[in-house]
Amino acid sequence: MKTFDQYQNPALAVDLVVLGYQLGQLQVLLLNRKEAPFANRWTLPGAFLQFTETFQQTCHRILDSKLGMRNLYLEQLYSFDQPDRDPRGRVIAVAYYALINPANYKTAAGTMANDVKWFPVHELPDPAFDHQNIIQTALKRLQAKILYQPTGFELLDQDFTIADIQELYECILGRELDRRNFRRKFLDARYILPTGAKRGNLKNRHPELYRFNKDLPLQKFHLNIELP
Amino acid sequence: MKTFDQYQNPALAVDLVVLGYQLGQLQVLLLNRKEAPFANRWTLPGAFLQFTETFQQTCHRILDSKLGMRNLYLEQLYSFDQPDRDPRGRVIAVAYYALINPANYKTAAGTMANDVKWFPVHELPDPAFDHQNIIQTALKRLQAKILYQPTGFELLDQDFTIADIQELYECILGRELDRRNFRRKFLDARYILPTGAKRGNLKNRHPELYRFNKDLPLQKFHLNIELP
DNA sequence: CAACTTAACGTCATTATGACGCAAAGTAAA
DNA sequence: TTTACTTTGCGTCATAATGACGTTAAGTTG
Repeated sequence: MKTFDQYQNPALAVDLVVLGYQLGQLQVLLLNRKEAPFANRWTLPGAFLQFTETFQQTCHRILDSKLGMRNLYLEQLYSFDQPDRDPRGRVIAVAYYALINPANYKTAAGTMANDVKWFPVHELPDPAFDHQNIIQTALKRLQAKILYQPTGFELLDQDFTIADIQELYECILGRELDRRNFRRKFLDARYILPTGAKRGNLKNRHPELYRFNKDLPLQKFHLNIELP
Repeated sequence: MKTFDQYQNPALAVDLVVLGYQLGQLQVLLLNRKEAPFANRWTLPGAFLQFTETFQQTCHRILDSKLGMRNLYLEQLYSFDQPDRDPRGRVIAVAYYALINPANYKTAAGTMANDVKWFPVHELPDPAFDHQNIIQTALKRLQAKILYQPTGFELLDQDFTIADIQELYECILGRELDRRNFRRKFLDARYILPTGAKRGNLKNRHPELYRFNKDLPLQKFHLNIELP
C-alpha cells in the first residue's frame, strides 16, 4: 500500500470567522497581519492544519491560544479553493465560523492588544486574501441559520429580554420586525421561557428576562421571515 | 516570500455524491473499487485534487471522463477530516454532490459497465472509507435544500406531472404528503406552470404536464413541511 | 356501457402571520 | 404629587397558509 506523502499537495489552512454581538451590532474579529504578503492588513484568524490535526482541533488551537476563547459554538462553513487566493502558493482554506458572546471574554472593545480588533460587519476594512468573501459567506449562512436553528442565543447572555433578541435578529437579518408579532411568536411557540426576574436600572418599564427553552424539539424551531 | 511546498500537507481528495431519481427511488452512483485498500468494495467516485485545479474542475474531470456526465447541478457539501478515514495516510476529502436525471445519460440501470452502479439510497451496500457518512450527509442536505430551493427539478425531466414531483418529494423527505394540498401549493404559488400538453399512453386520465417556473424569485420558494 | 383508477377541483376548520391599538410600569421633569 | 414621556406587555382583527378530506371528470379495460 503506497502513501501520498510524496505527491505535491496544496497547503491546507483553517480560517475562522469569529462573530460576536456587541453594542447592538454584529462584529467580526480580525487580526492585523505583521508579515508579507498583506503586511499591515486585517485578516481572519487562521492557521495551517497540522498533519495529524482535525479541523476542529486547529480551530481550538487558534481560538484558545491566540484569543483565549473556549466553549463556543463552532461550525464548518465552506472550503475555498481559488488557486490564486494566496500569493505564496496553492493554499486551500477550510473556513469555520464561531459564535461568541464577547461579554464572556476580555475581548470587549478596548481591552485587547491593538493587533486584534472587532469590526462591525457594516464597517469592515478591506481584508487580506479572499477573506471578504469568506466573511460574507459566513454572514449569509448565519442569516439562514437563525431562521431554522436556535443559534442566535449563542451570541447573547443566558438571560435576555425580548427586545435584546429582537434587535439581534433585526441586526443579522438586516430588516425591521414588528415588536408585538415577534414577541408573540417566541412566546407562543415556547422558544424562550421566563426566568421570573426582570432587568432593573432602566429609565422605563423594567422588562422581563427570558432564557432559551432547552427542551424545545429542534425541528419545532422555525421562523417564517423573508429576507429583504 | 516563501512558499509552502516543502511542508508535509495532507492529500486532498474530491469525492462526489451523484444522486439520481429513477424507478421512483432516489439512487446514488457507486464504483466498484479494484485496488487495495477496500478492493471489491463500493465507493463514491473521486479523485485527488491536482495542484492547479479548483474543486469544481476536479468534479468535472471525474464526471465527464469517468461517467460521461456534464451540465449538471453541483454543489459543495462538506469537508471530511477524520485522520483515519483513509488507511493509506492523511487524506482530506472535500465532498460535492451532484443532481442528475439519469434518463439523460447512458447510465440507466443495466446499460453501464459492471463496476459502476446505481444503488437506491435505502439499499446501500456498506461502502468503503467514510463514504457512508458522506452519503448520509448529502441526503440530509438534499432534504433541507428542496424545502427552500427549487433544486428537486434537477432530478426530473423538463416536463413532468404533479404526481411525478410529489413522489420525488415524498421519496426524498421520507414521508407522505397530501395529494391535493401539494398540488394547491405548487400551483397557487406558481412554482410550476402548465405546458398545455398532457401525458398520454396511460391507463387512466391523462395528467397535465408542467414545467418549473424560471421567473420565480428564488426567495419566494418555500415549503413548510416538517421532517418525520 | 359498467367498473375501475387517477386527475382535477373544491370545502371547511384551524393555525400562522401582518398590521395595528391601548393600557401598564417605570423614570424624570413640572 | 402630578404630568409627560418612553418602553413593555397584552389584545384585536383581517388575511394568508395549512391539514384533512369529499366530489366530479377523464381516460382505459372488460
